[in-house]
Amino acid sequence: MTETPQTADFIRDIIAHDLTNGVNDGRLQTRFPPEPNGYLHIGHAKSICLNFGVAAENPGGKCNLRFDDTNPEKEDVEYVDSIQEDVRWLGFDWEDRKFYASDYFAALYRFAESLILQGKAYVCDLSAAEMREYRGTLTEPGRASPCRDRSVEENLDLFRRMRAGEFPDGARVLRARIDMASPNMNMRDPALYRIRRVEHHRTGTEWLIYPTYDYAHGISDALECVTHSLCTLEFEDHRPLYDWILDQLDLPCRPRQIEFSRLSLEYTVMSKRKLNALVQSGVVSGWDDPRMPTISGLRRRGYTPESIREFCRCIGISKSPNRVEHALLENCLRSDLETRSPRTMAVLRPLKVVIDSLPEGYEEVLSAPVHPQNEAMGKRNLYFTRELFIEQEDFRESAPKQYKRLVAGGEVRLRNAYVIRCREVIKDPQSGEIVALLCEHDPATLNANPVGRKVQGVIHWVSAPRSVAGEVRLYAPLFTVAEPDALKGEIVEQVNPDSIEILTGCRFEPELASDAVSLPYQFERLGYFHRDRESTSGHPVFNRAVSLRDAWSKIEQRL
RNA sequence: UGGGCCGUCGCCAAGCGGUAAGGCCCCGGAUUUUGAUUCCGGCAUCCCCAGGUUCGAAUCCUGGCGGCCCAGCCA
Repeated sequence: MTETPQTADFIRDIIAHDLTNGVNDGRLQTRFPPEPNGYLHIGHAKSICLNFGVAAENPGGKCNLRFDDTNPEKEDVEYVDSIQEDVRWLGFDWEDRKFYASDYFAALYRFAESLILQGKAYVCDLSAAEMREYRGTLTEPGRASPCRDRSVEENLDLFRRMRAGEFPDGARVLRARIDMASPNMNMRDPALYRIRRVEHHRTGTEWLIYPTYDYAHGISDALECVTHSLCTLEFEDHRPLYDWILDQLDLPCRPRQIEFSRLSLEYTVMSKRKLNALVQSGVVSGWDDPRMPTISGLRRRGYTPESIREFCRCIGISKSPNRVEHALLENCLRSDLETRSPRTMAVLRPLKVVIDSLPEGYEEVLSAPVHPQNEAMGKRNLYFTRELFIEQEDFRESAPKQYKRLVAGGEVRLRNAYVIRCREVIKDPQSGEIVALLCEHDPATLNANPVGRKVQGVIHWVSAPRSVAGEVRLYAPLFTVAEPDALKGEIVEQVNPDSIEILTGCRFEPELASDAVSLPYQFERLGYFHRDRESTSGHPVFNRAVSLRDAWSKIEQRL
């Protein structure tokens, strides 16, 4: 797909302005700073596309990957691995600039001592509950901790002993000494370091104290000489603290934090806490369940990196609250796949058709384009045999005139093959269920229109003996309401029970048994389907990434 | 309620004092061996509301209204 250049947004405007004015010596350095405590989702893709995108658009621009691993309790290498895989898969490259906040633990510690020496930080003995009490409320100022005026010497001694492991977890914290009466809660002497006897996935047991996000983030940015530190709106209130910390310290660079609104998507949730709950409870099969808004879920579903990048381009960057329609995401996938996805035919719910104008064992090899608008993609063979399968919903004994498919006594075109006429409907004498259709074909209609009449319907089909059986998984949104975040109660109990439908006994063209096409196929007239990782050559399994646009369903609803 | 932020078509989103871009959705119509694609055409006299400034305002000012975020030793 040809990628449309990104249009301007307020962040790109600021960056362009800074660049032309020589701010930060005209350098552009961004960073994507995930916490390795979960898998990346489409909201992260927005941030990745922004940070890596803006760096790529400007000569000399660079974007670092930095793991914000300051809270070992929740973090794990499983996540650092998956994050790298996902960023790479999306098409971005951090080259040799992979960093960890934990790379800076020693430096962070020294800066903390520097803050203490300046009288800008103190060790506080208040418990978490007491601290909350002392903090005040939105409308009342907080009160000073009894430890607020400790001497520099005592603070330094205590802080060193915190590091040395002399105090139990949670016994004391290091706090910034700012303003307990600030209307901004973040400025009421925020915690900088806490004691946690937890093994860190990278530093092991070396550290017993860990820096908080507020303390570590700005310094990490400065140490990497980040120029523009882009984050989401909920950090807006933290910016004064971000700036305060940088102002107190002697750092090589001065980054600037700019906030934009996070993505929310209809019919899904984006918080890692909720996604984690879905995974842990088993209502989804894992982080890569095709219903999940995770990068790995979208990938397994059949979304392409190109389509996700295009989606991120379309939604733009702003500060307004938003909830993007699912249709936009689907449109991005469809328009990517429309031009380059190989075509094939698959029958999801087979109905047997016997062409009794043909002799037993008849087989004719027909040729069909892999892509009707792109000859360069080549041809494939179709096997026209006496027994075929068509889609159950493509036949009706009687139907309104708008119905263009096969009806009893009527004609329809088999795609890439002949026009057939249904002569007789065979039913199970017991249940009355239709078991087969007896049809005749018109030999003059291969690559030619019938003479003297118009046949307007075209349906897909597959040879009975020359097709392979397999499974298809159809998906619907994980939640039935557009805004599941507003739902009360356990998120796990709100999941749409019909969000997955497994169809067995589907029939595919023979090549689908086992080939290694990486792009999803278009199952003609049905949608785009991607081979699942559970698929085997004996048992192909396909996920429907997205259906084709369906005008008929709208017409039918109006009837 | 203190502070921060946001409010332009059903959904995103341009616009930065000169008379409402674009995409998605939706609705017509043409082409079509995918009811797909493609192609044409339609879709905000109006920018949360009310005043004001100005020859002229979505853009500036004032006052309202509505929404989101913050009281973790999470990020």
